[in-house]
Amino acid sequence: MATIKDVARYTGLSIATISKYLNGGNVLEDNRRRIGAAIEQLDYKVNHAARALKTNKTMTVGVLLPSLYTPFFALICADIEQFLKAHGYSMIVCSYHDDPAEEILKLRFLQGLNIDGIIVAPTGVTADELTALKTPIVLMDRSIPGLDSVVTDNIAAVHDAVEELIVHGHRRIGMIVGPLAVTTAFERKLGYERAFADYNLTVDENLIRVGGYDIASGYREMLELLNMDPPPTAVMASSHDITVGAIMAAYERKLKIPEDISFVGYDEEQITKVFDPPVTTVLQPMEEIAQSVTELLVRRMGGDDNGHPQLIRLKTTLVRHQSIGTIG
Amino acid sequence: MATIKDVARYTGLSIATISKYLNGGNVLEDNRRRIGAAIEQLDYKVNHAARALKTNKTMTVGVLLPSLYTPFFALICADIEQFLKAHGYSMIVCSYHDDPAEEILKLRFLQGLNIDGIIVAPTGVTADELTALKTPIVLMDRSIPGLDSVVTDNIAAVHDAVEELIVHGHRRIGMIVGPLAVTTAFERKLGYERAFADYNLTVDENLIRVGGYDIASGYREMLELLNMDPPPTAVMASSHDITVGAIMAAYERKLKIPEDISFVGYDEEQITKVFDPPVTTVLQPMEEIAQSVTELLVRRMGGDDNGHPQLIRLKTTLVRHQSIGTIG
DNA sequence: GAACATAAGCGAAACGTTTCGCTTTCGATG
DNA sequence: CATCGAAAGCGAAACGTTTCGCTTATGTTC
Repeated sequence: MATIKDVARYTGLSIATISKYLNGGNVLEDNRRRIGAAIEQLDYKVNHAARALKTNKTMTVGVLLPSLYTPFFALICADIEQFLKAHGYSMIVCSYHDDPAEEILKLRFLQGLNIDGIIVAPTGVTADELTALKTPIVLMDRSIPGLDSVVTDNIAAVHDAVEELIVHGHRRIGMIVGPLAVTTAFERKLGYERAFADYNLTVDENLIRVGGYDIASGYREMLELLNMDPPPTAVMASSHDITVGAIMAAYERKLKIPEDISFVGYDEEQITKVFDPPVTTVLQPMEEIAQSVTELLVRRMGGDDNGHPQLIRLKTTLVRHQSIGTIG
Repeated sequence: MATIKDVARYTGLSIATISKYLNGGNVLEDNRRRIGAAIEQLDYKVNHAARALKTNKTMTVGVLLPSLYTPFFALICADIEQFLKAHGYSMIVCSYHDDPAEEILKLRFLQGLNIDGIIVAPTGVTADELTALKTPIVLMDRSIPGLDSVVTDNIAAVHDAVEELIVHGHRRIGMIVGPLAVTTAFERKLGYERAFADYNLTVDENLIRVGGYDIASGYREMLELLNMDPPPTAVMASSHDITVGAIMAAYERKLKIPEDISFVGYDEEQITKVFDPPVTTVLQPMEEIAQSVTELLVRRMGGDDNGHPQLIRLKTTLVRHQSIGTIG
């Protein structure tokens, strides 16, 4: 493998000049060409380890997700990779398999890798544990007070979706949420309750079904809702997988949307686009989340730390289709 | 940040001894304890860049996927991470967004990162382009002659599933496959045809629907099949997303499985488990794929290259449930 | 108790960069 | 033509490890 020394020898220039060239310094046009040719000729590639050793920067960030098997995170992960690459960073991905015990272990593992920063969607880790890592960290999707976070406005998201159902005359509105210990699920439940409060309606707690964030939960809880007497006239699902499971349950019961039941999904572009008519859905701005997280982290890694943790709350979109029927 | 030098000073031992300790060499029990304590005390962490510079190994492998948004790859990716970690390797994940033009660029990018090896699920890249990278590479899911690959036996997988349908009396069997340019899709189509040939049945080409590997394709092609006159009595889907789309189409048409139509899915544990009755499914051994790929690559990175590229073909499982009805 | 084998520890060089402070080159200016 | 300043280039040290070849300590054996 050719080194900078070989390029220097080949061009007759010094190592320092080659380094200058590599890092965008001033080099005579003539030499610039010769260095370029030499690099081409020798197939020289920068040795990142040596550079990292000198600069004390690995140009790598760790991304820790609850699960790679969740479409929301998988997609966001792909976006983050793009944005990081644009800033010259590589990305090491880990998942903690929705296990808080593994979460902190993986964080320590990442930190031990001498990476420059961490992006994490936390579940059980505390602010103290995170600051103890002494590494720039930006939280994603879920916030912890005192730390940089990028989240979506879950309360407003669900509030607006439920409001949409209310103004269409619905009063018995089923809601399927994830585990309340996760802040996103808790906030989404809150959004539901706020919408009801805004319209002076009382919440029937039986209509709020708490389960996991997975397809099976969506399916199961949807069936529970449909088994009620009377069943809800509309149902709001609060995650991608819950949406998929709930729709499957509805179809299995041979219920037509929106004729037999109204429905609002979450984070589901692909599948619902396929339906005729498509399903009204809350859409989180995944690319924007990825971008915000990346830019914020890049700033922090660049040393821009004013001591004020930033909380970026992004707006969701309610994509209206024809899955909401009108009552009364 | 404490260095090995600090640990040496703290313990009164030499740098060389600390290094020996770190790499598992022989050190007096007493010193071993003192070094451990010093490391703890000083919060010493190995500097991977320095180590990589000396050893010429980054202990990192690149994983390049067609897409992170495909459950099959996302799941396998999570497994690979586990296995690599067990061998002391980290993983850098990239996706080429199903774009062959980006594929080779990402490969070069990965190689430029001085990683020790690459795992890739290729689409358009050639054997020459890959060997030109001069980096140990193992292919996953899709094989290229002359290169190490780990794939599943797609032909047998579909053959056996279709055979199952045939012995249940089905003759008009719909088949939804992905883009035939991808070897997996091509092989799955072949498996279908072989099953028919084995039973001296002629294939109705109209029943083989070629589309994308995505949910929308599954949905669309399923509707096409259902619109035929007469429609097939059974349908075989050949990927996870195709399965999801096809089932949605069936439910939308209010068809009950298996009473109205028999169905075999692919790679779908989660969703089909949710149904009552669950759907018969071809299951690829994802964890085993991840393990084989990792072990093979680790061997190659360890220098075990006998010049004979290895093709590992893993068996799929047909998970039988009650989604197949009997005809006649 | 001498001789020896083995275990444990050590010093120093080397890995491929970046960067500091210095020297050389060269054209412009008075 | 002498002087000057900016631009370009250079030499060498340093980053934190691993490892080679060596010395010293520790038992063991006759």
